[in-house]
Amino acid sequence: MDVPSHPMTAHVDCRGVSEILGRIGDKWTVLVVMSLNEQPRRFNDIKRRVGGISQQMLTRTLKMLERDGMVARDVRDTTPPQVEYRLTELGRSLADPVNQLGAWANANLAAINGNRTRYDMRNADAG
Amino acid sequence: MDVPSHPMTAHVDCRGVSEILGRIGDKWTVLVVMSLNEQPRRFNDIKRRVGGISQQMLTRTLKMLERDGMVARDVRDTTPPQVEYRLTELGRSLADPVNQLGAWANANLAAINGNRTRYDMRNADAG
DNA sequence: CAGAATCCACCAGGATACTG
DNA sequence: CAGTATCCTGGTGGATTCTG
Repeated sequence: MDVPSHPMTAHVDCRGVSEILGRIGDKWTVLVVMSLNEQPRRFNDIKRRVGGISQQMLTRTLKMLERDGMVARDVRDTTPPQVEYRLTELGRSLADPVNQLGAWANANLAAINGNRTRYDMRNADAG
Repeated sequence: MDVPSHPMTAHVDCRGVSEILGRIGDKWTVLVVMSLNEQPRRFNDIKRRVGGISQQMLTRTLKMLERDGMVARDVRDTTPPQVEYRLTELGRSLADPVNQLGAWANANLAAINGNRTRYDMRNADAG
């Protein structure tokens, strides 16, 4: 069971964090998960909710989530076809730590942005 | 300060998660933070602890963290120079949600990998 | 509606060489 | 030791076209 060459394998939870960020740390995955966490949705419904995502990326993201067993795909064979996506138990369980991160973000993003601005102002003229 | 064009701005914590993943969701940031969460460390000490990171990326990562106010840089002007990095209060506070994510990862990565394998096997021949 | 396929741009990130 | 500067590649992700 070799994790290809991920760093800090000595520290177990470090590897875990690194692994999981490699999976959900992309631009859209958590947004899709969070939209599905509210309720099952169909393709274009998700696309509308997660504004700005291309159809290509939504397809890819859903496929990866399905592959990981985070999302289930229910097809109703009508015309036009209706495909509904829903979180599995695994997918729902991810929402908890993600929301923790969201809470931290909302509590600290303003401070971080302030830090950035000050840092940039200091290094603008002073170098 | 305009957040360039991040999706789902209507849902506050969604934007927060997206924002924060844009900052810490890269390949090295959390690993550096976690290594500094144990104790303050110097440049090459971090580099050794976070195996596999290039010196270039460590430089960048530390600079971004310093810019965000997550890491403080203490320079002792000796020869050779000694530079120690430590987490700020903000940086330490990030460790909590990150560890939550790590716990989730360690609890579920095996299942996810299993799901992947099964998914790939199903779609290998069956298409 | 729910995708598949293709093309393309950008940039994260690695490698290397150089510096004070 | 603690960086900086430069070059380069692979992959992420956007846009567009086509299909059942």
